[in-house]
Amino acid sequence: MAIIVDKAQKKRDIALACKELLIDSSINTLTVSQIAKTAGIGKGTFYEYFKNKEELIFELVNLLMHTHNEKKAEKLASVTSTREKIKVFYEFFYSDDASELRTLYKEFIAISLLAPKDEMIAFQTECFNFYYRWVEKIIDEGIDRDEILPVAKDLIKGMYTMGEGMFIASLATEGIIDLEADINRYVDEIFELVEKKECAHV
Amino acid sequence: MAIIVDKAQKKRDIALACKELLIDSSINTLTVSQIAKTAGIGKGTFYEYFKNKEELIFELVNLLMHTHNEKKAEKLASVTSTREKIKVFYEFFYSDDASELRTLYKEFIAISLLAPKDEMIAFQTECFNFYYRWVEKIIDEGIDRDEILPVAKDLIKGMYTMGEGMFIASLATEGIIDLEADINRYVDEIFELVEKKECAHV
DNA sequence: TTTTCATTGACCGACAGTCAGTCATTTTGT
DNA sequence: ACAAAATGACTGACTGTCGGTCAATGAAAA
Repeated sequence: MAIIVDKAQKKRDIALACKELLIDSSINTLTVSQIAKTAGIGKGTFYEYFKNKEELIFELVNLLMHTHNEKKAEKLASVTSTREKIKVFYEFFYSDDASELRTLYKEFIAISLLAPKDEMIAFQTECFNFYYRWVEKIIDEGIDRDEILPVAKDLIKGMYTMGEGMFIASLATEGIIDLEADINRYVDEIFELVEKKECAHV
Repeated sequence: MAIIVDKAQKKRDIALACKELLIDSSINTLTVSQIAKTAGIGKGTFYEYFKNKEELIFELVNLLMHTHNEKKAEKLASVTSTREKIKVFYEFFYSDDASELRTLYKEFIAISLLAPKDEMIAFQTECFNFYYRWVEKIIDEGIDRDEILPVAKDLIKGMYTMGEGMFIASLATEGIIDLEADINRYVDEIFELVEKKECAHV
């Protein structure tokens, strides 16, 4: 027959080859020719593997997120209190480890808002559910261990989305200077309220 | 001499003339020719008033937000409890009244993330601070009136950004079906924790 | 007072430049 | 010999610019 390439693998390779380029400059200032050249392929070839530029971000975020999740799971296992676990969870938004993924994720969100494609919405939904369930599990375990009050369950969705909201705000405004501090202050305050302890209220 | 037009006013007029068009289709699917035709001006004229398409969204969001804020202030005055005031505050994210502004605001966020311009960041920062202080004032008054616990102050930033986060999540994922319900559940739960009352904890 | 005309800002669309995406052709490995 | 894979020239569409036109105005001339 002829050459058979592993399409999925090559797609990953192309995406990875462009990683630095995509991190360094915004997708809408890059041209497909530039991208193809960086990946060492012809422009036409690029279109054999990707529908458009945007799909490249999609692929890369997808790829890096898997690695990120593995690291997160490890780190999460090394921490015991529910409060600390939740904090580890939010590290994505400020840790140096995740800065590359974060940069790309930002672009991905913007693209998803501007030109929502079914695949992207599906992926974002998958991520949302995945992380949401993760937080839910952490909270449930905290409740089971009598560490925190059951009411914490109703706060999960709000707490979870707070992270994304603060992240966006820190990018699009100058209202959030120290994301890490702001997130942690919030988490600490919430846990002061939901952790079981002698009643300190009036 | 010659005709002197009120540049700022004409800019507003052009923006307003394109309102429906911009609400109906995403900015990146529209062409400047289309926009100019809709506003009843030549393409060249468009560029006399706007640097590019994106600035049109900026102008329109700016415009509609002022109206929105006035309505919000009115509505806020008609409500007494701190909890209700905060809820009114979040209505922007789901009320029918604000749906047009919301649609444009979404585009505006996406543009801000994708190609941040100083003016846009400045505007977003202004908005952030304006609304943040508003919420802060509501909370402070609640504390002064002994309605809620002082710890609520440390929750403000997180609470505030939660709104934006949940809004984005509702747009980019299918994880948030009923934004109104989810926001209100969160607010209710937070207020159960911070409102002064007989201690219900263990 | 009326007419003429120079000046200027507003307006415009043709045009140049750029780029996304296509496709006919060539290359490659079996 | 063959078919998948790779390619870059090409095309159509779009953005932003620029040179030119037009209409309003006031001042000078009649």
